[in-house]
Amino acid sequence: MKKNPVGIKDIALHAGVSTGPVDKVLNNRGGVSKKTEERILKAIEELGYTPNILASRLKSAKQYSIAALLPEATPDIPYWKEHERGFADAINELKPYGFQIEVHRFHQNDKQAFVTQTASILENNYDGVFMVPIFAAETLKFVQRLKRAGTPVIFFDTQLPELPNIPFIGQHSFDSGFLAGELLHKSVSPSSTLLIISLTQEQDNHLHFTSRENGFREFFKSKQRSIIKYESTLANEHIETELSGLIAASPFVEGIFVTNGIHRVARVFSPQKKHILIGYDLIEENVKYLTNEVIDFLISQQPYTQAYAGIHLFYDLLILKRTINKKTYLPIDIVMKSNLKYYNHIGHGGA
Amino acid sequence: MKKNPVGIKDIALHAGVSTGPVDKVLNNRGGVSKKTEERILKAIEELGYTPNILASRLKSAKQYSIAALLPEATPDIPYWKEHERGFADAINELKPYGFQIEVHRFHQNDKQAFVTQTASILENNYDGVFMVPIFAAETLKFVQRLKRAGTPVIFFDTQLPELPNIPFIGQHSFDSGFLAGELLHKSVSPSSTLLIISLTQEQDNHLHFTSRENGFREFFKSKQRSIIKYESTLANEHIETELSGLIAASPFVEGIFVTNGIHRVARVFSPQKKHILIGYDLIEENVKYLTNEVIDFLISQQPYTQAYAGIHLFYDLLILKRTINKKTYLPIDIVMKSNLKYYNHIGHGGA
DNA sequence: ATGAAAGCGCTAACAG
DNA sequence: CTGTTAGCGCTTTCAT
Repeated sequence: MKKNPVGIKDIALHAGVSTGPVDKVLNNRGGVSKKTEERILKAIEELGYTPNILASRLKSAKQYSIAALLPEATPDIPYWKEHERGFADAINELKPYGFQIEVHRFHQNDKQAFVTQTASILENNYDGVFMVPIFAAETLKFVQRLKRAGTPVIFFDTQLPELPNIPFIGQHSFDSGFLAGELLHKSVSPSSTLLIISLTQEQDNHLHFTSRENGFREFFKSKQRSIIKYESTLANEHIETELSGLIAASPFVEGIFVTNGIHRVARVFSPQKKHILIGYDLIEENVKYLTNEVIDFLISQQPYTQAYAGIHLFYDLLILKRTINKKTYLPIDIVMKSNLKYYNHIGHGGA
Repeated sequence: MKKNPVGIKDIALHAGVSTGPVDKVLNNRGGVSKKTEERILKAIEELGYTPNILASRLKSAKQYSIAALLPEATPDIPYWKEHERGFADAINELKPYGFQIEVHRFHQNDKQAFVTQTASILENNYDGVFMVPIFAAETLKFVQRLKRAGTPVIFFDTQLPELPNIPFIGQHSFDSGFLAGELLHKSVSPSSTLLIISLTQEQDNHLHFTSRENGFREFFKSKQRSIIKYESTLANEHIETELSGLIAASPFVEGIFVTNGIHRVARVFSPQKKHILIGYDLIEENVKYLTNEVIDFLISQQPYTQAYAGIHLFYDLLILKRTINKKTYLPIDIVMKSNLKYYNHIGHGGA
């Protein structure tokens, strides 16, 4: 009682050839005449062959090395630290299949560093590239070269409108903003005012924040609400003063949606909390304010899961030879003080 | 460049024996003299052997069959349908490792059927049992017999206080109630009253519901709130009348926490919605009311993930020979109309 | 372009 | 009780 009754030998027999050419056909290695290739293909079809990946890997012991390209984690942006654990866990889980990952980092503001890293990746001929497409033009060029080399690419965290057909894994920003809208709507009194705050820094990913805000506004399209928007690229002291003034002048504001950098907002509101605050990401400082009850809700972009699931996508692609779905949107989880422990520093799902 | 440099042959060589006894020692098959066993163990230690599960499976092609024991899905309790997909997906993903699952169902109220199923499972000598321990005494007996037979058991969905050492996968009921408390607290005005509703049926799992309620109440321990509790085991017409009366008499109630069967409550409130409703499970009827905006929040017990992660636990246990963690509590996700699509009929996490 | 054959690391049957 | 050995299904080298 064999597990997989029809093997490479069976189809070789059926096609009247030996296993050599069959393997070549199965793996597109070339060097097989048209005629025999056809016969082999037909035999595969007729006998319903499914490869045994165990045997395949046992013999070949090939290592799949994939390159990850993402921003450096800085004190400002510790968010990018979280992916590392997702990579490690996935690699470890897939250990028998010989995955390796090499992480290439660049400073989020440093276009040149990004280019340097892409060049280095190109040189090393990886089996796959898993990247955050921060710089549009440079990414375009990079992806083009990778395509020529036949190297598959998956984007994560951030999408690139210019390249809509590259598979993506991450959060649906618009939907997350819409959800924040619903949540805030339910948390404040009906006639109160809402405040949107966007504190962006130099090279921040504006597409994300804009989508979030658009989603948020979309939710209120059919509702009665006053909405104030405050945005700034300035340093903390300025913001503190301005925000304090704004709040003093806006007594009806009950809820605040922060599309980015909520810890800087929380700092201002920390002394006396009177508003419902919702923002993004389970970075340490945010978590502190969530625990303090200064922040009420956090939406996680699930960096761990992005990384973990990304590697699994490469498994699907490279080992199982599946074509992968274009877009993988992770669930938009609402994290509060009470369920924080289930999300913080923990991979998602039990698997 | 071999993947795993030290193999069974190396340690055989090192121990001055052949691979036969080594294999026996590695798999506790017995029939090895104390002396050689020691030498082998020492060699394993010294060389740092890690087994190659690919080669192992390639040769043995052993099928692992695990029995699932859970209630029947009925029109009343469609919840139990969801697990099936989780089983299927996990089995499929683990295909190379030869997992099979046989699902045994019993009616939630039918203790005799439960016993019959346990007997049938005992006869068939499965490699593992994945069960919902609904009937305490009968489960106790069953688990005892399984232990004698050396068959590992994992509980899911429901824990059994009498058997605290059996691994468990599911939701932390108390915490979920606590979370519901925080959510409701944030959604209603400070001085409003809260209503807890518990509509239990004959053989429902009261432990669950009690824990949820306890968690909910715990949240309000240090808060100022009036709380009303309504419970009933009666049929719908009675409930409708009683609830309507109760609500009419309680104008300060703004939030309602339903520990079980929220669709029956939603039905009553459907004509005119004035309260914030929070309850459990993404079953079809609940989802309908969530979409309608009659229900505001649903907490999912993640039946899909329970099943999926459960099978993976057996993989850890049987294939990787890991000892598994005692308790696996799934994240407590808050589902609203806006993020429903990320949870409904979809497994959790991207993996 | 094709066939034959030697293993990958482990299991299990069998001989000693 | 221990050693030998024939494969599991596939990849890959080497002749042909």
